[in-house]
Amino acid sequence: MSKCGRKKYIKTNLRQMTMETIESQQDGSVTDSVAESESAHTQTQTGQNSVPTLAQVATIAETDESAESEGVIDSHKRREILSRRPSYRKILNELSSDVPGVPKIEEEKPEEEGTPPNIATMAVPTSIYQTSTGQYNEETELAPSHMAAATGDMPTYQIRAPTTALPQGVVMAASPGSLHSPQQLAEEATRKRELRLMKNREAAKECRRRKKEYVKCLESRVAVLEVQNKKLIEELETLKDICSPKTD
DNA sequence: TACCCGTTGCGTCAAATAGC
DNA sequence: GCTATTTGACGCAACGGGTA
Repeated sequence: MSKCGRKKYIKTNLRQMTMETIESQQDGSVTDSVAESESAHTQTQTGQNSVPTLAQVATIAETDESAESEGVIDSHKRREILSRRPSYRKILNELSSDVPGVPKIEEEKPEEEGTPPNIATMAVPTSIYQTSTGQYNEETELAPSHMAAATGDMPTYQIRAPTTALPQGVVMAASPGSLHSPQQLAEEATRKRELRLMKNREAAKECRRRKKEYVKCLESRVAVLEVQNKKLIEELETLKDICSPKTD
């Protein structure tokens, strides 16, 4: 695996591993799933977006191995097993409803709503830069939310949409009825493509931001749980000492 | 100093999902 | 059913740290 591929592999599986952990926690079962999931994830690198169960993973792994050896990929079969994972926002919000103290990822709000009075805008300046395709992007502005995680003091961030819906140079497309020549049609297609690329560019940025926030949230939750775990262990030791007096 | 390696972020495509 | 949105995957560039 290339270094780039390995990095992506790790990133890709982070959420999947976390989801399995969350699921197992919600089931009330304590699983030592790290080794299992690691091996499972290694085998589920099929490029599909999924949260398969371990049993499914095993099936997939078998399928993949046999498929590789035979050179046949039964994509339909795999798609029956694999389904797309819910979005980061959804996962985090579900997590927050189950676990108090886990901040929700804020929904994107229209500009006119403005900044809530008790939210100080973070010093992330709005900047416009030109992309490789010659288009202009406007950096989003982040503002830390006051609803920090109750347990981890981790700030959440609200995303604010750029002040302009369309960047400079992007002209709204004319109605199809007003187009005449093939050249105009081509221009229209180009405009549509550029608009689509621009939207997707922004969406990708937003998606990455949510992903980072999601990872941060998980990390803070890990820290909190580690502290809780440590405290419980200490408490257990104390109780042990009390209940079993020394015999010397 | 040049080179290598790992990390990070970006733009884009494609596919899945959400929403109407 | 169609369109918009979301996100995994890929390739690329930039950057920093380590090393010969």
